[in-house]
Amino acid sequence: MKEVSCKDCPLRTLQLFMPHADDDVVLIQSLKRGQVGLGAGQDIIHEGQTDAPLYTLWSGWAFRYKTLTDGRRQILNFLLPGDFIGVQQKMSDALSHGVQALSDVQLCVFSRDTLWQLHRTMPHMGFNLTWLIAQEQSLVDDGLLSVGRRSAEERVAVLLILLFKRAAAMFPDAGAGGVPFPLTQQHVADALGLSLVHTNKTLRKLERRGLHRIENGLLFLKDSTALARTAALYGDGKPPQRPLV
Amino acid sequence: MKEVSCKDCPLRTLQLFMPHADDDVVLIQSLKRGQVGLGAGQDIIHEGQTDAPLYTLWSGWAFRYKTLTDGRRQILNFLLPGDFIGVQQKMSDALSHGVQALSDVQLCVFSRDTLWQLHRTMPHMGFNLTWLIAQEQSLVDDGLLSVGRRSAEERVAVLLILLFKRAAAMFPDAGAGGVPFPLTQQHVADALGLSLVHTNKTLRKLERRGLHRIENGLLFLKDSTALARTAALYGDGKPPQRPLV
DNA sequence: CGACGTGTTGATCTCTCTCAATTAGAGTGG
DNA sequence: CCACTCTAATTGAGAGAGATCAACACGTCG
Repeated sequence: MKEVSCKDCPLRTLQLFMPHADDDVVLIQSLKRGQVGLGAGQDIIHEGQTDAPLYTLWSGWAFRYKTLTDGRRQILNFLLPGDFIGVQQKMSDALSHGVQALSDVQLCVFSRDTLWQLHRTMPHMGFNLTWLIAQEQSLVDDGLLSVGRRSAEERVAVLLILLFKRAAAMFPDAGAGGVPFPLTQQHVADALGLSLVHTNKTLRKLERRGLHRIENGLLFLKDSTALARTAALYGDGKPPQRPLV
Repeated sequence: MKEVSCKDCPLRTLQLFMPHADDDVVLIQSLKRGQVGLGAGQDIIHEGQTDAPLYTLWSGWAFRYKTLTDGRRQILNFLLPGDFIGVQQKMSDALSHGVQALSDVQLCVFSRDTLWQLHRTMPHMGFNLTWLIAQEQSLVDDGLLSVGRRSAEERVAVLLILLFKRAAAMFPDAGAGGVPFPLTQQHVADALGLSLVHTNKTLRKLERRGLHRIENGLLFLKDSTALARTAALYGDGKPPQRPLV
């Protein structure tokens, strides 16, 4: 994958992201140190790593997770293009969670003090950063609500709806109503706090009921109103336009 | 409760908080709009509220929560003195969670654009703010790990240890090894994603086993090593020194 | 071809929930 | 001072959602 200049970053064309002043883009570009690619399943940052750089995800999917010593794993949230990786780590000594590539990914690498430079030289960018972190926290909040208080069926429905919306915003040109869905059932289980077997049974139940279909790594919501009904949703789930870096 | 000037804020004397330059304190003071007190159980911010000001908690306990339409409630995390209330709301249109006073509380009220002023005029304060939000997220991450992957016994043990540590840092002069513990079992249940009844039974089991004791609103860890063993803890759980506002 | 990862399904087990009832303390009004 | 009410804690019994165990199907890949 050849280097892409921030000015020409294809992400900027998406409706999802706020437009930027040219100055901002130049600054971001100046802080960028390079670009790396990783394969699906590889760790971008290990749990407890102390010296990780700052990344942004610019293509592919990833997820943040924690594992207990006996191997039980909880996925905290999923990351899509435009998301930061490793902000939390810059803030304290060690990162208390790992980040793993879900699909093949491309990452932009930033220098260690990028966060501080951003705050110092362009306060509104620092402000955006705060916004982004708050936004990510809101996703984790939702996850906690699901895992703590929703039934298995509701959890699965909520996850499908949420990921569909995020993916649809990221791939507006997705044809025939299907969006990329690179998760295995193990990922779903680990995100929802369920066992693999029960996740499978729940997924099949919803599918047999005609609510959705997953095929060839694509997710189709066949009856999104029925899905929303079984989801016991919270708000309207519509995400506001967000800043990109 | 009479007004307290930021310069004389008793929180600043705590080991827990980083020392501040005088300039910073003056700025904070200039942004402060007043002070209010609320009784235990009252909502500081309602779910979905759009016009809430920004608060900091300066005495007492509070918690962030979400409820589903049918009344199921999930507590996201607990707030102690020094914590922000309502940052997430400033960032998007509506706050997707509520904040409720757990004990009687005193709050400092800040103007709407405080966050931006902080970023604009004192970048390092904005940076601190980012740090604080990232820190709070880390707490929610831990909660999600607990609720998703730990047994009831483990969850209770983890919560007791965590709250004990936070409270102990806040009340370093607590006598005889007990720290304030204003939670009812309903709060514990809602934080851990358990039913009230099962929370009670688990709590009693640990107590009968001699791991802890809760009495008159005070929490004692009688055997913290055994407690840590049953907790399936993640890291050492030691929090770094943090910025105050 | 065999090994492996992923998905699928059935049978059992168990942790946690729900329902129900009791106790204790704090407050309130007569 | 005493009934009355309310909230929080407690305990037992039965029910159920989800976990665990075990097999098998299917595709990919060396």
